[in-house]
Amino acid sequence: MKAKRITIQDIAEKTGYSKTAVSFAFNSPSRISKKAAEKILKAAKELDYIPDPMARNFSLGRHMALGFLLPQRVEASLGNPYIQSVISGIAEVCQKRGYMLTLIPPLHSSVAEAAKNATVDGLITLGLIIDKDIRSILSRRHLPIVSVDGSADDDIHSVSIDDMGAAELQMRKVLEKGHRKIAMIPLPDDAYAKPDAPATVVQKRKEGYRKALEAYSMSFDDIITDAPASTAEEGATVAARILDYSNPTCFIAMSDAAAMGILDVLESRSLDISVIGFDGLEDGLCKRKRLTTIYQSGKEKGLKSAEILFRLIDGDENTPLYTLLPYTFREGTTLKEFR
Amino acid sequence: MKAKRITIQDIAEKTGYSKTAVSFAFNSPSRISKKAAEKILKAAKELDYIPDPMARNFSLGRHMALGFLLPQRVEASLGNPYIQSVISGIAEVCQKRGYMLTLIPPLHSSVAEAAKNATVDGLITLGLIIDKDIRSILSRRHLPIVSVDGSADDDIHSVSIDDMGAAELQMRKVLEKGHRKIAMIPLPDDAYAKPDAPATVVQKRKEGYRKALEAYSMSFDDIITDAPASTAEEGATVAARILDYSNPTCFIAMSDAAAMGILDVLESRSLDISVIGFDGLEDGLCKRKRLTTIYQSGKEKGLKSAEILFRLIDGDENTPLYTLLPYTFREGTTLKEFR
DNA sequence: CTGTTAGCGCGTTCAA
DNA sequence: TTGAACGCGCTAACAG
Repeated sequence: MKAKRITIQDIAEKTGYSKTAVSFAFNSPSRISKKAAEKILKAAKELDYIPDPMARNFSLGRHMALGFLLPQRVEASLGNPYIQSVISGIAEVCQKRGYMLTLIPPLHSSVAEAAKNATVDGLITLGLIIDKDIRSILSRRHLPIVSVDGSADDDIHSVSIDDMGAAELQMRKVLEKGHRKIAMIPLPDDAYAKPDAPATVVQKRKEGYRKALEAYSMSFDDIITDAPASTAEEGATVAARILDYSNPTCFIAMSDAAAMGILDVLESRSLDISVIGFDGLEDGLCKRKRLTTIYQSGKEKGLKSAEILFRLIDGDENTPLYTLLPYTFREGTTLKEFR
Repeated sequence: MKAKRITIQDIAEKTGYSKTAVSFAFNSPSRISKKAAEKILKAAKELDYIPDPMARNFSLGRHMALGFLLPQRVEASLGNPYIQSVISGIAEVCQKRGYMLTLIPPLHSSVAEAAKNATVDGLITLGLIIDKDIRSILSRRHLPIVSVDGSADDDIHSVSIDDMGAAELQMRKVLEKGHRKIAMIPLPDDAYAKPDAPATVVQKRKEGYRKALEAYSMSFDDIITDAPASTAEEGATVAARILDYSNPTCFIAMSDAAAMGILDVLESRSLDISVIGFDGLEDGLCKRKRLTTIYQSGKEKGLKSAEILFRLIDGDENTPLYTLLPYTFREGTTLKEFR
């Protein structure tokens, strides 16, 4: 029933060579005679032997895998198209280097706990506050990490955009169009963030909004805010509630996903209210009605972060600590002039 | 510079206890005295020690990870929303069991090569023909596998829908609406498939189309076919070409992604031609114009396949070999009566 | 150049 | 509570 595993030892015995010779046959055939290599490989085939990759990696002190720490539960993380595009970018780089990409869900609702057990050569996180619990584990395990959309104000390698500037641009575009009754729907803040956390993406964007408003002698008190939203469903829910007690002329969302939900509500109520999103989803599934948005490339963030992580793994001392990627205003059909 | 790794040995020496005692302190504190456990854990904290997960897994003969073999290159695989939803389903089950999910890109353009090096406890594939190369590796490594949308005619555990029936239904709906000039855009066949392959999803669906056509005294010769497409871009390209040399009244696509591309072309040319898709993407981003489609749940396939894989890993002898999931016709606004 | 011996990596677990 | 063996492959050092 339980066919015992064939090991390097079995091949050695069967062929009369040593384990070393067998290992060489697989890894550096030039190190032994051609005849020996052939004999060994043949025996391996007959006995159905393949070197066990885990034993191999263990011996070599590596994993051949990058890890992506999911910032929230799987349902939320992987359901988010922006996160998916970041993952795609990471995976492309892994593919190029012959690595695997390991998705690591929170363990017992703890990202730190998950990091403790992750069998990977390095980690990438997204929009996550790297608190001291996680830090401690990283240092104990000598695990390099790159943070995407994370706090860029310390000693951790990070990839992000200028969220404050991007948000300021977003708000300014709205104000320039003449809108003054504005409803803003933020993203939820890092679910696992501790009080000792530095500035999050959400906070930076709010600061950008504040600056844009200030230029028009306005403040947060002059705009409508309600609960945060990250999915289309949540966006729709929040927008619907807002419309029940106020009448904004424009919605500002911190994600396209939420913006799409808002659009649905407006459509179903036949309301002609402007909407501007954030992200610029690349899926191209909704070209008919194009969302006006602030574009940033999730895939590019994934690519960059993985490249940086590989440099850290390779021990490159000159790896840049902060990487800023560009963002742009993308004109669509959903942000209209307010007469 | 190179801080040496702290090992269980260091803790043993520092505390005067044995490696065994240290191991127990972490895994079964009850096996040693309370005092010893405390002392050991305290020393571990001081020296910043954490048991190395790879060594641990190696010793325990497991990985705590499921593997997902990407059927094509990353760009194609992870760009596909259907595949993403399958991955989400798998990941949810992994999360529940405290496992990781490892995405495995083809290595040197070979899925078999990738499987050879995968450090996982079991594999899931999607729409892939498990040829004898892969089979051989699986058996050598004693790796259990579950195939989603794969060949369900052998000894491999599989999860799928009745693709022939679903396709027959799809074509019948079109015919019932009165369409007779029909353009069909298939999916590309498994890129890595060998000639010895059993029936693929594409072949099964075509057989379903054939049966539906037959009921109307028609055959494949009566419908328009061109190149296959799996993405929106490809769908648009193929549809555009078809429209250049013929004038169908309805497009049948084997995926919603391709169907969306077709819709874009029709919109840009202001053509009122029917479209029916396949998959039923759940992202809810395009509710305004709802694609008529054959719905199947990618996430459900992911959930089921992972559950089955865990049963195999657990050595459950009664794990069902074939699992069929339901599909339904989902009415939208894009399949119209042909007058 | 070809081949071997011995020890390593790091925790787990059996027998004492 | 512990010493020693184990899991499996890699590789430094050495001998012919």
